[in-house]
Amino acid sequence: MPLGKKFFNQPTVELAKSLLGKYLCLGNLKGMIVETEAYLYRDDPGCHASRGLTKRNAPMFCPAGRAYVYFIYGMYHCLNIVSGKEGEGEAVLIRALEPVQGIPLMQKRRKTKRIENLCNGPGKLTQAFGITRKHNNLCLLEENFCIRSSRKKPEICTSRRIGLSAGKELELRFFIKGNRFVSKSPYH
DNA sequence: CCAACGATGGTCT
DNA sequence: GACCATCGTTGGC
Repeated sequence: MPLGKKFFNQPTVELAKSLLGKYLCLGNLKGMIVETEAYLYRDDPGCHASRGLTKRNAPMFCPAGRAYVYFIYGMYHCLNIVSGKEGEGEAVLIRALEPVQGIPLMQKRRKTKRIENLCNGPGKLTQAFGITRKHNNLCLLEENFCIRSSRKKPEICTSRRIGLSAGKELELRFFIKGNRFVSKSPYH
């Protein structure tokens, strides 16, 4: 069973932590979420919604549980899960997954056999899963595109977020301690 | 190992 | 015209 509305309606930072250890499922592909970042509507200049509604960030202002997919650096996509109250503009960036199911397809798309290099970054996991603009604004409550629960209770580490110029001092990145599929970074 | 850099195009001012 | 929630390659040690 996909996780439902109640799960996504947690406050954004709690949701970002709760997502760790859960599964992202798209068609036959499955990965365990091992790294996330929270983007908040108050006092967070790093958040795409911080300067108000635009064409790009419109999905962020929708009810929690949607996908917000944006195109970055001319070649990559990033997957977020919209969170917070409708109209606020908060989201959780999915930064890394541990591949679980559908690994051959991920290897083909990523052009590498190395499991650790399939989903250990926001641009890599969207490539491995074939996530593009087409998935923008889709609800994550469907059988073929959803979050599924697990029994895991991971130990969570916190750090600054990666790759920002504004809001870089905020400690809003969360990852599973010691997991080898977390993206490479100076804080790992 | 690692730091530096270029690719590449959509979005916003 | 500047910026960008990235990544793979290159060339140093």
